[in-house]
Amino acid sequence: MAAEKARAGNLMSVRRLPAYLNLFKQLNATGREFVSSTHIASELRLQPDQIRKDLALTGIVGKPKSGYHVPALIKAIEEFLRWDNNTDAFLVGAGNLGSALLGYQGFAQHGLSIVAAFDADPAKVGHMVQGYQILPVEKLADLAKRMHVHMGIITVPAEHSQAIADTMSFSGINAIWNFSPVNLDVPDGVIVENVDLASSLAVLSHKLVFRMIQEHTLSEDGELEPIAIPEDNFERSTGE
Amino acid sequence: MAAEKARAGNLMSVRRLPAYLNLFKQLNATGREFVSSTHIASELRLQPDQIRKDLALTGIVGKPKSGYHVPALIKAIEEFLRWDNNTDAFLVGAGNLGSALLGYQGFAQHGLSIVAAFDADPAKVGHMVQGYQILPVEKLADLAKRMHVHMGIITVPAEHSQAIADTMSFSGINAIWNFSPVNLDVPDGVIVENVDLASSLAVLSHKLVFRMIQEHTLSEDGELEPIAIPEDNFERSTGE
DNA sequence: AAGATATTGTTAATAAGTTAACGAATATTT
DNA sequence: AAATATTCGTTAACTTATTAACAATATCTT
Repeated sequence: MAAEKARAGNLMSVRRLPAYLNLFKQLNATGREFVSSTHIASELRLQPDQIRKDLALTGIVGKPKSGYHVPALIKAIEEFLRWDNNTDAFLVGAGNLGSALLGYQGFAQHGLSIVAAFDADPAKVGHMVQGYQILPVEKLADLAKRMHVHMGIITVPAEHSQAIADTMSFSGINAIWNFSPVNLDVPDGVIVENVDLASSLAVLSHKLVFRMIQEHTLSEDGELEPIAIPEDNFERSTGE
Repeated sequence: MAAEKARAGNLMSVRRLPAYLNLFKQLNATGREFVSSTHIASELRLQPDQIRKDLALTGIVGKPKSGYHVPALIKAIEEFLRWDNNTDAFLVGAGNLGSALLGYQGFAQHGLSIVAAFDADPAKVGHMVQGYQILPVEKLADLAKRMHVHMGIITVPAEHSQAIADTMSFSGINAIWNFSPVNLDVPDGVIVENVDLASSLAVLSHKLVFRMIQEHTLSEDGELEPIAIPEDNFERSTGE
């Protein structure tokens, strides 16, 4: 069984699995039955070695000369991530981002289905958003227990996210997908995964600044000149 | 100057800077002038050592016994990330997620301002979304060059994102914030930062599965029992 | 049927990131 | 004014992740 191999400490590999799954589904759709690590590597611009190591933890084995059996890979990854049977989730915070997530159709194929949406703002309660009727957050605890929901999605403003996390933890929710820029304080046993846009933007900003420093010298007062991209420099970073 | 310290290879530190900045702004609002690494550590649940190392790359120095000067920290981080002067950006893909980003007010304080929004779908072009009039994607190249916009945000479905990235690269945009689950192929010199929700969800799913395996034994057929959270186990993972 | 070849799976080496440790410096206190 | 305690900044150990190398194996070809 694949589950036994599920050790802590290969989170980076786990993080790459969805990309593999994506590719494999595309390949499967075109009828391709076997795929080699070298082919995956060239497609996703990674090292073949890394791919073999990543795929190893799903438990499936490849055949020399042919590669890996694509349908088996798909099945194994989906099982490994439990994306084969649906997990019910509550979403709290029916603002712009919450609404976007509620409307996103792709979660179904990742084993996630949002079954109810909540908001603390009385003005929003009762209204329909993306087909969901917004419920008052006071009802969350009771509903979570009755419906046995174990996953929560937080898309509220920063100042309210800790309170929501408390409510969720108290209601039997033990996995929180947190879209607010706050380091949540949760009881032992509750898992938090953060999606931090500011963090991501910081990396982009920094890379951009770093590249500017690399390619242009600073003028005396420390200001940077805008970069003009030479038109003839339009080449792909990788061949193929 | 802080810029000289901008080396590649401390991306993890860069990733943590926004969280520091956030905290420092809160402290500044309450009138606090100095903060020690130990205090930051207890607040953000990190190691003091790591914080000193992270802050070191902004170039500011702290005073023993007092700590770091909060306004100086804020200024240094904002300069380091160029979040002090605004960067103009184009957004392509006025769907749910794109609309959420267009409506997000918080980007201004991260030095980002979305100046125009595009879509390939003629049905969406011309309509107003979050105060932006949606422009046809054909106009992107010309506008980007004329307005000297260097940053692009991609929130289109996976199948169209590569084409948008191509258009952007060709139009002088050299930093792409990519919200589609695709490994973009871009020319040398163009920077891509990905926000991959599937990846994040995979980690959450896996952590959840892993915890279930840890705390419960598998039943014979490999099915997992749902976890009942003991009510008396409601304790914070860290004190204070 | 036997050799050649492509590809896996594992083990070793390198690099990166995190955690720990410790000397130096500065307020505060007696 | 001297001693003490707190905090910085740097160096070093450790852990984790990535990259590379290599032996084993199955398929294809002649």
